[in-house]
Amino acid sequence: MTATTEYTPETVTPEAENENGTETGAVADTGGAGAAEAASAEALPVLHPHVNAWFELNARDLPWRHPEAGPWGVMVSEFMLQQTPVSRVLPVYEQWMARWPRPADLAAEPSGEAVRAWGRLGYPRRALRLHGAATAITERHGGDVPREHSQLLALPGIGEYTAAAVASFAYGQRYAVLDTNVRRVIARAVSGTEYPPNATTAAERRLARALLPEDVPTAARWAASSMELGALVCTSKNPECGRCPIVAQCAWVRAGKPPHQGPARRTQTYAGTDRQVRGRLLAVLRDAVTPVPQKDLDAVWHEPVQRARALDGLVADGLVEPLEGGVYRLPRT
DNA sequence: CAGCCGTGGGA
DNA sequence: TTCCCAAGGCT
Repeated sequence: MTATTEYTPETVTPEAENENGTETGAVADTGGAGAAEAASAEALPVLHPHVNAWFELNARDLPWRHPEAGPWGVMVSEFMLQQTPVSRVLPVYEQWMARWPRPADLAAEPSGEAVRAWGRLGYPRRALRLHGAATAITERHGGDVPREHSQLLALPGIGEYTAAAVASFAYGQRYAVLDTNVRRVIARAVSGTEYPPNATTAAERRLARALLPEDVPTAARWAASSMELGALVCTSKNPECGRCPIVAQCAWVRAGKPPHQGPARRTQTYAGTDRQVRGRLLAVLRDAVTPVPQKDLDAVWHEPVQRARALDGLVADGLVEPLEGGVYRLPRT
């Protein structure tokens, strides 16, 4: 099947009481320096026609891009995809949506069930936040994922990126969606560097806004297509520039692909950290049907101080509920 | 704002 | 085997 028709943003109100064409994007203008911004925006390459055309032919057929996924499906996928590869999200997403097809379905269950269903996706606090977001949506938004960027941003687990992504992917609005893929594409194609800065900068936000096509549907398509380009072609390690639709305009290629200079990105150690201990503890609790005795948790890590600290942390985060008598379980709240 | 928060697959 | 990293958010 062609990918073309699969990425049609759901339009809850097709007539769209005019979604306010003046929306500028998720990125707040930091104010000032208007002249400098205008000047820098003039020389920008026009990338979206090429990338959007490439997307028509190369977009992956992902379930959250199907119309039936709806805003809730888009939102669930965005939570799961935070720092997690598509291949690992797919099966969990399918089970999740089958079990909780609407936000209210998830909100009706204890948060611990969300943590359990999250499985081994990692960063289980995301499951807690998704449950919290579903609860807020049920209580404050009548059970429908809000379409306003500001209202999305107010939900737990939704930051600048996810708010823009849901607004754009689910509702077809015009927002700069600045994830790690898009940041890399912009860094190379426009800035001529191999990698973007470690932390998102005001300059990047400015660039992303300037690259956003005026036409709303085209802008929504660009948000998805530029992200897909970064995920499939303009990858971090071995970019396939021979397949890139904008190789002719790429500043980094033009400069001879200079290697990244400057401080290396922080390598996150894992072995021996609290995170690893937390992961082991939670794995035991996820797989348990009944409350788990302390001794079963003690078995996962040799060092008692770190073990206790990790468990305390899980309790503090609301991922684990301590009961009387030194037994633990996933939260029932 | 730098550090923390999981996991498993590929190079 | 070791290293890198994959659609961030929160404090």
